[in-house]
Amino acid sequence: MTTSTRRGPGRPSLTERRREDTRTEVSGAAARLFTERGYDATTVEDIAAASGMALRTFYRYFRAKEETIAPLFAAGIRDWVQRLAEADPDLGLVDALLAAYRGSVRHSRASAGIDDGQLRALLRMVESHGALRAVWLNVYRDTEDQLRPAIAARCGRDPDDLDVQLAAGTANTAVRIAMERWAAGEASARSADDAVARALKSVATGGLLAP
Amino acid sequence: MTTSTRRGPGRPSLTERRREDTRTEVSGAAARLFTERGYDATTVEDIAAASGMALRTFYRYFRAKEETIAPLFAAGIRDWVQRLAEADPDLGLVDALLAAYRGSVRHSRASAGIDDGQLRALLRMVESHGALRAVWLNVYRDTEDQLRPAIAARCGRDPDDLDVQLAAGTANTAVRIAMERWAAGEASARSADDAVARALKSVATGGLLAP
DNA sequence: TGCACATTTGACATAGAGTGCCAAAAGTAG
DNA sequence: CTACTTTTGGCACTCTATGTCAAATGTGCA
Repeated sequence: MTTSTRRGPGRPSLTERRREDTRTEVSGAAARLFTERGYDATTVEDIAAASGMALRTFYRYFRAKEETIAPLFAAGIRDWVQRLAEADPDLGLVDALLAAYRGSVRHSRASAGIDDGQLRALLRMVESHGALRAVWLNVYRDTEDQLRPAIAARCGRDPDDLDVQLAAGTANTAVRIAMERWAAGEASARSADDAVARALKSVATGGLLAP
Repeated sequence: MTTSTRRGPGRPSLTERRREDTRTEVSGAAARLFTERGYDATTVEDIAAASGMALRTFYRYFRAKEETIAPLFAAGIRDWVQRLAEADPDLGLVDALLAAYRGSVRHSRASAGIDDGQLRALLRMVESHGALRAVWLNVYRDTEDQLRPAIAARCGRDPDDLDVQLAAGTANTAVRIAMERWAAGEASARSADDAVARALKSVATGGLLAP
């Protein structure tokens, strides 16, 4: 099955990239339908039709209706984690987290084909729809596990170390909360970066929990 | 509809308490079935039958199949939050969180009719079943919001303050991670208290994130 | 006790979610 | 063009979840 196209070592194969593209397209279509006519009023058949595929095929790309929006939520975050791994090793953990985040936001969200306005609209739906909220939380829970190896490497610790896990959890939570506040706030709010930066700095000192 | 029975000001009415009891019973039956024959192999009809009620009645107590286990997860946590509100105001935030947690664990889990072994078994199922994991995360996300007023009052801040929200989020995350580690670890692990205490103390100083 | 009332429960019908199965279609290698 | 693999679509089916309405149950009051 190996194509003659040259591909880097970690680079995904052609078919895998096609698959990702399809997922991204379906995500966009689903998000549009959800925000236009509501989550419940949108059936999986609608999404499949809007994506030009049969119902059965839809379920070969997504396990469930809610999961269509997961790639939209995950887009920026995945990139964040990857950039953290590649960040300057001399940087402190918080600075590295922050630098990685700043670098990722613009680049990655654009490539996922979703703008800030749409993301906000989606995040506001999340509040009221249990299934969507679950996806949102799940994406962050997954991120937590992905952050661990990166943090462990940077601090010279084991990924299973409690402190590593907690650092991943708290940094992750800070970002999530910043995003939730950004989504809930008025349109006047600046890009999410600022909120994330403030939140990360706060948890780094223990914030209100500090002795 | 008011009964002649005297009831305290905040005390729930008789029918409300009956309702809670029923929910607890159904939760227990569901948890038993899930761990015995697996989550997917258990239909809602099975749960309803085991609880001695019709299918339609089940859905008047729980919105969805997964939610049957939410009360089991929430039992200890709710009590934790309440005890925090009642804790000695002179205590530091972390100490108060800790004291409240210690006080709640034994008392509350017993009243929910679930022991540590069952809770562990359930938590291990959570790893592999998206729907259950969603419930687990949701319970903690709810806790986050419930913690906020209590923390705000203790620190003399607004519940919408970013630092309050972050403190709630990080403390909450610490507890969740401690519980997850406790569930994943060997049976030899001591009660969850120790794990929670260590985790809370770590995040209070910023842990690995500390500058 | 018995009657009028509200609330709870159960049975039925139905739409939508999600999956197994197999055949048609499309892409690939030779 | 042919043989082969992968992807897609159609069909049937189970289960989840909800609206509707009637029967059962409980409650207040005479």
